[in-house]
Amino acid sequence: MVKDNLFTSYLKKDGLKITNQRINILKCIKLFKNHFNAEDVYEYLKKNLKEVSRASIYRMLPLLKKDGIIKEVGRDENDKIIYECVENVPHHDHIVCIKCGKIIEFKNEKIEKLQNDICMQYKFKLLEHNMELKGICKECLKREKKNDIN
Amino acid sequence: MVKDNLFTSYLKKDGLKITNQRINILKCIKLFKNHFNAEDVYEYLKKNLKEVSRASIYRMLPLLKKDGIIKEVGRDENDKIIYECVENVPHHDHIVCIKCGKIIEFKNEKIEKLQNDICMQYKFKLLEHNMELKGICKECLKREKKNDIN
DNA sequence: TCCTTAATTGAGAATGAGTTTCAATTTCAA
DNA sequence: TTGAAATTGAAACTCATTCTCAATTAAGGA
Ligand SMILES: [Mn+2]
Ligand SMILES: [Mn+2]
Ligand SMILES: [Zn+2]
Ligand SMILES: [Zn+2]
Repeated sequence: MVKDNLFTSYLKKDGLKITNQRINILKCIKLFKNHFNAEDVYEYLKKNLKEVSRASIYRMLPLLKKDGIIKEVGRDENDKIIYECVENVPHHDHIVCIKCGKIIEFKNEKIEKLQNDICMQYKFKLLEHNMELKGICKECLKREKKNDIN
Repeated sequence: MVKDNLFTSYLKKDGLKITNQRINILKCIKLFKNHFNAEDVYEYLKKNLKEVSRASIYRMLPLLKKDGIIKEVGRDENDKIIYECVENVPHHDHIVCIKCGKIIEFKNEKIEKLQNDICMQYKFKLLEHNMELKGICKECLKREKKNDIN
């Protein structure tokens, strides 16, 4: 029923059946430039493409993660899992504001190099890493100062 | 009712009242050498000290985190928040083997310095960080090679 | 194209970690 | 000792995620 296209290769690779739901979820995720959660996918599909059940979305996201198409970034303030599409996106790490949830992306080659060096010392084969710097962003610091005029 | 002791300073620092429940939770956490979750605290207290309600434990852990006595390490397989006591424990990061689960602790001052530099650039107030290097440990690599004699 | 079958879907129920409520209890400063 | 204010705990609640299962659908072979 569904024609082969750019997206089906991910599904076939895992021996998954090509369904409209899965294609729509894949399309949706590729459109997100920023971080997203399961509900974001649900809302986007509801508004813009055919509706897909939450169950199918929650089933699909771990599969996409296993295939390296998306990556778990952390949790938002409502404890929802935050994902990001990492296909064709260069690796980067995150600075996260604990006040407003804002995420700054950065990459530092020196740190990446040091990480490799450390693992070499332990004869450890480094496959991936997560680095999250948590604190308070510029804007929230400014707001805090204003409110501190008690 | 409760005599001042080693533990009360944490509570007083935050203007919290010194209750037996809080003292018991503090005592318990200091006994854990490894990672723990809220349920571990509940079970330990139930068996070894006076029982404390889950509500009080769930209320206490974020306070202890805010005071830098414990640290959120991640989530376990049941999605429970994993903590570790970081008082009198020098900061370190983790190398985690995805095969056997082994954890190597390390600290690299150069990386710590670079992390600070990066946050300064963004005028971001760095409060804490998590860095986890994931891959395969020396021993597991050795075992894999042996088994690869197919 | 038509069948067969196993995978997939989705509505709704269930799960479970963590939070909140509120009456009873406790702390602690005065 | 007293009393205002904080704390406690049982139970209800929240809500992200998972599960159930009957109905639907993909896909390969006839
Ligand atoms: Mn990112
Ligand atoms: Mn550690
Ligand atoms: Zn912020
Ligand atoms: Zn290992």
